[in-house]
Amino acid sequence: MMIHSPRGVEDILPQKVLQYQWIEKEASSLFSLYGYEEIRTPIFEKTELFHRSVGKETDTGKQMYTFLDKKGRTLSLRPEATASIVRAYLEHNIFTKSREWRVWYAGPMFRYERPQAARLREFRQIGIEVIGEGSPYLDIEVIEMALKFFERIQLTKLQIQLNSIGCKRCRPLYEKELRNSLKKDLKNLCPICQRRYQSNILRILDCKKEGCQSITRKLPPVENYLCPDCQSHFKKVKEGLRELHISFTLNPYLVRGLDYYTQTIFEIISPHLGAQNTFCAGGRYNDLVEELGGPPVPAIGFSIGEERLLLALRKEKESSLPQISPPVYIIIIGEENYKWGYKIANSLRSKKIKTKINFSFKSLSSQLKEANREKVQWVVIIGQEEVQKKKVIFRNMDSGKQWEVLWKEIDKFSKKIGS
RNA sequence: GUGAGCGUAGCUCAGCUGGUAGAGCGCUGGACUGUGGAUCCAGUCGUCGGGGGUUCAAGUCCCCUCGCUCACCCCA
Repeated sequence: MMIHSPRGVEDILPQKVLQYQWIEKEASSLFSLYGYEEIRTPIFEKTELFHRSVGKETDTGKQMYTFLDKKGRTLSLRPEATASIVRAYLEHNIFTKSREWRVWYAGPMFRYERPQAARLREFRQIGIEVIGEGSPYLDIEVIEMALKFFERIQLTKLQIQLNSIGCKRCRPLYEKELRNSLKKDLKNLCPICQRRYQSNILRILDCKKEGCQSITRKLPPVENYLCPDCQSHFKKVKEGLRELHISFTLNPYLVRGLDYYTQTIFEIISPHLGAQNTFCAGGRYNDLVEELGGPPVPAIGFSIGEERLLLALRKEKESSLPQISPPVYIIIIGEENYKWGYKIANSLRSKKIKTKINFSFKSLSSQLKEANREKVQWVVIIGQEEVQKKKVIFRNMDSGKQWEVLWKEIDKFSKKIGS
């Protein structure tokens, strides 16, 4: 029986590797313009770290790949990067060296979930975190930077959903209000929401079921319950975005899944993605650093699902994604001439021209067929006659035109190929 | 974790109410022995996802299992 890759994980074949490299490179160059440096944290951490950050009872907490190492330590593959980055921030005492820390990352994350469209067990995220600054103007800059990134890679169809879920002072008041208002309608909510009423009451707000929505739409929005600080923070964020002509949708029912969020939260969604339409999400987490044993400093971040982003990009404009460029293809007729092919290949490579030799020594016809199948543009033909006359044939596969080129003039001719 | 749909050739799929597998594309070769893509000809193509059961007979019916896909839950 053939061994298959495990469920929910997949190979990224060369054509797609190129696409991942491209978006990561674009992210790197843009984020560095905003003062972010790259950080690389471990793929696994002590399970406890995620329990304390993501929340033990959230599904993300339950969906971790957790295992024991040989010494019996409980470790988990990271389900997201924020916890690791805060851990690193504290472990290296960054707060004693600088007031604000800006980092970006890209890499694989793992969650044990049932795979579906745009959702895998191993998936990649690109993200940023800023620790140490609580200004609403930073929130604006962070959102603006995310949009600039999507603009750079030419993703145009997207929508920003924005909300504020308050802080540890005002959110409990709102949750209490929800609990009171929903009490009488509890039996009319779907079974899942009845469970949420106990576990995570905010999540009832973004239930997709009609029945639940007709009840929740009558509830007062969070905004009414924000404390003065959170209210003024949110107001500045909204005004700042408008000043930058960034259009966003205020969504009072937007709630994030991870426990640690406070104040500003946002999601960016794409119409191309089906049920899993959020490809970028983030927000403030002003209490997390302190909860993980550090000083009470605010923070903000977002992350982008690379698979989802690429999926949306492919739907939108496949042609704007980078393609593998075909090599110049060297066909040698007759095994005895192989060393001349080798010599010519290396002289092209020294000019930075990608070159591949066909070592099959099959008939010219079948080697041309192979070249055609690989969609190459230029073929070099070397046979007995060429070796004797110290020349080669360059054949353009699109036009069918051929040039006889002397060996000493190959460098000159190679400029034609480069263009 | 829940639900639905689907697993037949390398790929896309056909195979009616059971009678021991087919098409197109691809691939290889030839027509064209040093010139690819078009056309024609020939050839290659299968443990019918796996296991068990019913039956004289199972790709087809039943059960189990694995996998894929989508949705729910949740999330990037």
